[in-house]
Formats: sequence, C-alpha cells, structure tokens
Amino acid sequence: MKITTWNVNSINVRLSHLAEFLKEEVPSVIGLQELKCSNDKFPLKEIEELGYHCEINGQPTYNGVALLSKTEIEDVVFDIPGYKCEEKRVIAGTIEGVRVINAYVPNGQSPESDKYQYKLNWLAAFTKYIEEVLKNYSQVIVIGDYNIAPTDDDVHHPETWQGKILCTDKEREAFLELLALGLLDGLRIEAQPKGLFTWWDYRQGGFEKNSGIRIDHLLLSRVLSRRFLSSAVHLNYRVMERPSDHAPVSVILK
DNA sequence: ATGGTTGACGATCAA
Repeated sequence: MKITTWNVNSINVRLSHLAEFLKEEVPSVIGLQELKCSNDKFPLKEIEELGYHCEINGQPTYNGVALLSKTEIEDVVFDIPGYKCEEKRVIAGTIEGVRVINAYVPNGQSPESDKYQYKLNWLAAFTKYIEEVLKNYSQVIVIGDYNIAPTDDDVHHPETWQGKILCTDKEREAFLELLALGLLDGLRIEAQPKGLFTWWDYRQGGFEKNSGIRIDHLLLSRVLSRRFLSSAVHLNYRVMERPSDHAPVSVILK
C-alpha cells in the first residue's frame, strides 16, 4: 500500500503532473493540498477516469485539500471537528482500514505576524483532534504540508533559516507534541542521506542548488509503522516544466 | 541588492 502527500499549488495547473504521477506511481491513497479552487472547479471527472475515488474540501483562491484513493473512502470528516476555522485545510477518511488525515497547516508568514499565533493555535487544535483520532483508530497516518521543518537537518542552510518562519522553536515544539501522541516521522524511520527535502523556493534557482527544506510529512501510528517498508521523495516531479514548488512524498506499507 | 517566482474570480495577497 503506497500513501502519498503532495502540495500541488493549484490542482488545475498541475493536473497533467498529477495524472502522470497516478499512472506511473499508482498510489493507493494520495492527499493533495493547496487545490486553490472551489469544489465545483475541481477536475473530478478527469481524476475519476484515472481510476480514483475523490473526496474534496475545496475553497476558492486559497487552501483546499483532497483525498484520492484507488478503493472506497469511508467515514469522511471535513475540517477539525469543533474548531471554528473558515479555511479548508483538513480532510480525513478511512481506506482499507487505515485512517488517513490529510492537512494543510497554516504557513504563519513570519514570527512577527498575527498569522504566526494563528498557526500555533491551529496546531494546538489539530493536535487535540489527532489525539482523539488515535483513541478511535489503531492504523493512523497523518499526512500533509505541515509548514514546519522539524530539525536543522531538514534545512539546507540552517544558519539562514535560524528563527525564521517554518523553523522557529515554537513550531518545532508543536511538531514534537504531535509525535509525542505516538506518531513516527515516516521519512525518518530509516536513515537517510543528508539534504532530503520536499520544498524548494521557485526563486533563485532553489531546486537546482538543492536549497530546500523538509516540510511535507507522513506521520504513522505505532501500529501502522509495523507495516512500514520504505519511503521516497519523488524529485522528478519537481524537475518538470511548470512544477509545484513541493515534490510528492510517499511511504510504502506491507 | 529588502530583490527573486508562482498562482488566483488578481488590480494585490499569499506562499
């Protein structure tokens, strides 16, 4: 079973890349973030024709998430239950007995911005939600764009990023609190070479210099992690013409 | 050098 997360930065601009990914990699499940479109503008027919069920939580212009699956998606839940938030950032469903939560965590803009505190509050509510999910399901995976580089090993130039958004102590503490619920960082289950990133700035030739950071994650419950086989960052989808600024990231399970 | 690139019901905002 292959599970993938991908911030596509506009589903309609990236549809041809997604179609190629689905045909080439054939993930069992893929969580998409930053659809940047309302539900009625989501290319549902095109994706269904590729053999995928779709559950969509769209929003015009900003945010928007979706779950795509080869098999039926059951017990779909939108957003963070009980948390007042107009933005469409979360969608969850059960596929082949695995509870998949797909999230697009707020960016936060800068530590001085009001959006920074909003991000920290959002993460606190999200962590409470995941704590509840873990009480009800044993096979759980929490995937998405976390907008947090967990450690300096996840940053190409730690000294440049020191104290900057995506790398502040409070964001990293919030990430550790999620892990403390009993989740394992899917790309850190096995040792990896240095310089393993998932996002590169469009500006200044960021990808060509591998001037990236690792902010897209797949977190596995302990029970699910017993099925872990391997993980991968699909760098070839960041090289294509007009790519997303994020690469797809996958874990493969037994 | 306070730049630079991309996307959206754009005339700026968010990333």
